[in-house]
Amino acid sequence: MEYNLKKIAEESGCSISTVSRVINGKGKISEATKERVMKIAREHNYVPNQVARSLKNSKTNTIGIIVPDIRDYFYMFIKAADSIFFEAGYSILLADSDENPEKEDAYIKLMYEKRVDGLILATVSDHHEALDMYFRSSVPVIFIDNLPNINPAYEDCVILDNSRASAMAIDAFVKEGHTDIAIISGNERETTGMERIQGYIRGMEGHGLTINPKLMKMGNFQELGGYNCMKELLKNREKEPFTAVYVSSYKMTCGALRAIKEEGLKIPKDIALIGFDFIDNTGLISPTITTITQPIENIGSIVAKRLLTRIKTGEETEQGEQIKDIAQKIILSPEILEGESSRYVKGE
Amino acid sequence: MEYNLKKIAEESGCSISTVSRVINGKGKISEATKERVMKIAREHNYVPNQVARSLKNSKTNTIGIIVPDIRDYFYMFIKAADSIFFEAGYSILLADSDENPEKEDAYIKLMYEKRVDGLILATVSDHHEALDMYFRSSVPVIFIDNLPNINPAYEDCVILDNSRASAMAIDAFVKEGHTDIAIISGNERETTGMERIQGYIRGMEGHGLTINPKLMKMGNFQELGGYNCMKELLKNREKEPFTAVYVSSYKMTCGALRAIKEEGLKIPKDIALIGFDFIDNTGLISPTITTITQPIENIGSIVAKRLLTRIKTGEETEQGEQIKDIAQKIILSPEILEGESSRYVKGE
DNA sequence: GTGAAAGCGCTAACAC
DNA sequence: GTGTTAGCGCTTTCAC
Repeated sequence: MEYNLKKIAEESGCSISTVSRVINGKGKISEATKERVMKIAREHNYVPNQVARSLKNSKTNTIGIIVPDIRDYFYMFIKAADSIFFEAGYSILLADSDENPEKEDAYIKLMYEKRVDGLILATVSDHHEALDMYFRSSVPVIFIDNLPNINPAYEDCVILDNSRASAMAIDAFVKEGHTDIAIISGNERETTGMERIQGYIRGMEGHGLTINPKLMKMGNFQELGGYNCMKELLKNREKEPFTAVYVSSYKMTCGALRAIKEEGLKIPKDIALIGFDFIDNTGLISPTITTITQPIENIGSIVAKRLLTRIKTGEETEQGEQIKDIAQKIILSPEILEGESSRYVKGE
Repeated sequence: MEYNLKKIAEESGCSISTVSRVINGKGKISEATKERVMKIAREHNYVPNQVARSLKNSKTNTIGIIVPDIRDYFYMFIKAADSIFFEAGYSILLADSDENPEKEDAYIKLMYEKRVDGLILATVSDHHEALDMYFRSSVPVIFIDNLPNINPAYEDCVILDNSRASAMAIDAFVKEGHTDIAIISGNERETTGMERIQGYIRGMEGHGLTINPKLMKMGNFQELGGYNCMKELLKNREKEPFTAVYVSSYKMTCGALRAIKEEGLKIPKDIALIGFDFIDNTGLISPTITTITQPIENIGSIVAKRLLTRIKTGEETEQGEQIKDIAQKIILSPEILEGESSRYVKGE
């Protein structure tokens, strides 16, 4: 049914390799045979089989991307990366791990079995044996968002300066006159969570402010976590007063806002807030929300380019023993979009 | 470097086929050899090569998905589909065509070359020769969002009842007392655009309202299109008055809202508005925006299930001559989320 | 229970 | 310029 090189060869009366050369435009072929072959190929709608090519070349021209949740902002990352990869002739095998370490693990294995030429991983896990197969055979892996706890030789990543992100939020609050600043942060097990907490502490200390552990709530980066943490902070507000809260992820920001609204409190009059990755496309949200943002599209294109470089280098060195010298951490600066929500409003 | 069946066979002293059987758990194998083989496989971190399997089996366990823009709401579609496909052992080859017909075309070909087992396509194009290769070899293709102009035998799709969507918007406006209702619609060349216009006309006529062509603006589904159309409507407002506008896509809704805000007009007092797929996760937008929505997560899981069925059927029939009888259009109902933006406010 | 052999569709080294 | 051949890693039929 499907035409292949062999059939074209038979029909055109030349050998398979000649047909292959014509199709790929390689080597010297007489115009006559070239045309004859092309004509037959066209007539029978020949389409090269990349699976066979991949097997032969040990190269699939496919990049694996695994993210915990395609929503929020990762899709912007993927879009930027896709555009680079398309130019370079690569396509994307995408997986949404659903914040589930087991699922993530399964995808890591699956993508290796499918022989992706490289992997981009935003992990939610703290055990990463499955990655060993990549490291062993030097299939490049680049981490985004979270940097897992692995052999530093493989710490190739493009991540945000999370500590700085938090410090920027604290700075903005302090500039307004806030001194009692709460934080709703994510899971400490993930580097994104831990670093954002560290940045908070450092930021507070940098301004000579005392840190009240009761004002530090650990969410799980989910909407509900943000909501619950905010509720708790508000409940204890008499005992542990605060005028401002920094919420360190998008989903948690949504949750926190919901909790505040539910309590009938006004931003920034009753509580000032700085969110994370909270971009308002509509311009309709009032008050405008001050937010830390990561340059996610940049991250997408930087990761994509970096991965392509790694792939090319690997091909050139043939023996990939030198990965150690190649791994590099690329750390990008966050930005802050100042809005009305972080203002300090005096009086009750 | 990489271990394969052959090496395991050599090391274990049995044949390649035996090793294959052990790895796949097929056929009768003595416990002794089974354990011997498994031990060696484990020791050397054997990972089966799916590329080779795919070549042999003519099946990649991969589904192609092409969307014009992963943003907006398609990512929700992908998430829902991914979850179904994962269960079934399929992974997703994702492409963002960037609203670009040429790029879309390239991806359609590429995915065929990579031998995806099925394709989900949200097309922006009006020529679809590239799809012929799928139809010829009966690789199932399911359309979402837009239904292209093709042989009805291949019109397999899961789409929104776009006409009904518009009619629902008109109904909501009329119920409030609006009679001068403008529409900002998308490209007429795409079925989504055309049907939403038809629904508007039908809806207006159904209420005995006269249709003023000057109040019908054609955007291109983009933010800027929505913005420009809204600007134009507002400019001619003296000559062609209207109290309400229905904007028939998410991005155009954003643009229209921006234009209204820029002119310093109030919703719904100066202009009432109904948007499309305009979901406010934050609950912070005021006034709340009335919007038509499509059940995009449903679409994702329905398409995925449907595609898996098509794939299975194709495998069973072996000869795919019966596709005609299989193609089916699944048309889903839109919903309307009523907010404040569509109210009728009397007086100037 | 196990092995030999053919073949999926392609590329590339080597011959002529 | 063109053909022959081996082989990528796997599955599966057919023998024994």
